[in-house]
Amino acid sequence: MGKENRDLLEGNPLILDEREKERLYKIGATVKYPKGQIIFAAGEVADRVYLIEKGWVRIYRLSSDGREVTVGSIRNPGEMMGLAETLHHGRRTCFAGTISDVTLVVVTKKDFLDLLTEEHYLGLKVAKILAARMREAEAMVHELVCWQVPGRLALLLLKISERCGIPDNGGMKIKLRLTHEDIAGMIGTTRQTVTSLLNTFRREKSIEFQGREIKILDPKKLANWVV
Amino acid sequence: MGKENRDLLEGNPLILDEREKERLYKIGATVKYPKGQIIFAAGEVADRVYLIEKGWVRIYRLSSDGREVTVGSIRNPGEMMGLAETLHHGRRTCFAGTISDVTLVVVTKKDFLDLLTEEHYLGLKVAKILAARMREAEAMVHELVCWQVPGRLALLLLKISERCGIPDNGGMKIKLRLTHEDIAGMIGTTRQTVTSLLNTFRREKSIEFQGREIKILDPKKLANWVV
DNA sequence: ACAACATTGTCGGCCCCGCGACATTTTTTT
DNA sequence: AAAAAAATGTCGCGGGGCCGACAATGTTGT
Repeated sequence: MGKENRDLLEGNPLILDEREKERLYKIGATVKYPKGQIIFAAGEVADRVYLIEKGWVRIYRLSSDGREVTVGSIRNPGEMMGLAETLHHGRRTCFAGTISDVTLVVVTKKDFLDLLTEEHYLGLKVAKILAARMREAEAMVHELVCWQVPGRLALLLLKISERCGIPDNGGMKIKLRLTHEDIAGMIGTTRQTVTSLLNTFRREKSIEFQGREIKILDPKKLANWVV
Repeated sequence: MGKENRDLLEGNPLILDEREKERLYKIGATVKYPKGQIIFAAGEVADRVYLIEKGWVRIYRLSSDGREVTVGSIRNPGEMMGLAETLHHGRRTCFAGTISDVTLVVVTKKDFLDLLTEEHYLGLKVAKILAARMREAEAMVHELVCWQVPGRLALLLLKISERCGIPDNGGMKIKLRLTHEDIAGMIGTTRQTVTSLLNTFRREKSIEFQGREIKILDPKKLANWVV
């Protein structure tokens, strides 16, 4: 919690501050999506960017055999999305889908570029956001190449709980109701393997299930899997 | 060749144009590195950015067991490097090493940020560069997750030849003298597997060895491995 | 409340590919 | 030119985890 606040106050580059959000509110439109909805799809023209006000969004691609592969991380409230493709070429290469009810501020490409031109420091901010995500993506590549499935799963749980877990007596609860299939798509494995590994983690009491939510009980024990 | 020129002329977002380079020449220092040198290392303070004038640079991380994992792609002449970490936090998370003799323009962080403030449109350019690389990194994640080793290797060869191959009667020649170990680190596999697969590709005549350089003879046949 | 569907749990076979081992060839060093 | 080091070629073993199958449980729609 301490950490969360620090990040927010000291300019976590992934999250916009109030002043920055203010600018987007003014030129954007607020839209709500229910859980399980697609916000944009691969192939569409990338003519708008989004600020997530509430809820979580998953960025994924479709593989040739129809699996959904989460290539970016999950995007949290306060983060922007659709940046890279809107700045770059014309079309989306990935999908964005809601994994909870979501409230978004939608800004058209034109308005957004105008804003960048006008408010110079925002251009740098956007560059910083993308820079931070670059590192994340590179770290992801590194993990996929170097680690086995158990390590990747353990790390995913740790990362998610750090990002959007909430303290809950003696543990961090992950309120996202991800299916095992979702998780498999994030770490490059199969649903069955996720099921079985989660149960292994549960048996050694590093995590606990509460309904479909996962609670991290013992981050250190979990981190031992990350070899 | 046609494509290369198009990209250069029509603003390939990865490569700076002459005007942009001009600005960097003015405020930077030109430095030469021989092949096999480390330009920066993980842990160092990220207080400068680089423009590659000549030669190729590999961006990689070290895994816990000492393997070098190429997480970014290989950086070509005309591209910048060291951007993400310099913009973001203080320290490098990866290494940059030359894979040929290289000439660089080195610009300090301060001078670079000043330039961004001064020349507004460059901020957007940097954002676009990072945006393009984001997509590349995401594509990489997608490939690692979805494809088998043969597909990843075939795709790597195709991508490299597109980027820095030169036509050579009836094929594209890749002038980078990469070892099989280097290649293994780029696609997340082992040296032995690379050796054996390259020979498979050679036997089916989709590639050919010339010394340690590889020539792509039949891109289509190669692309068949990408399932 | 019941059906229809989605998600989770579990097992076994199988195969890709990581890994060690070693020979051979190429490159670098002195 | 000889010696040392690096890179390549090849083989076989073994295991991690993919895949199909099916049962059990949970969730959604009407």
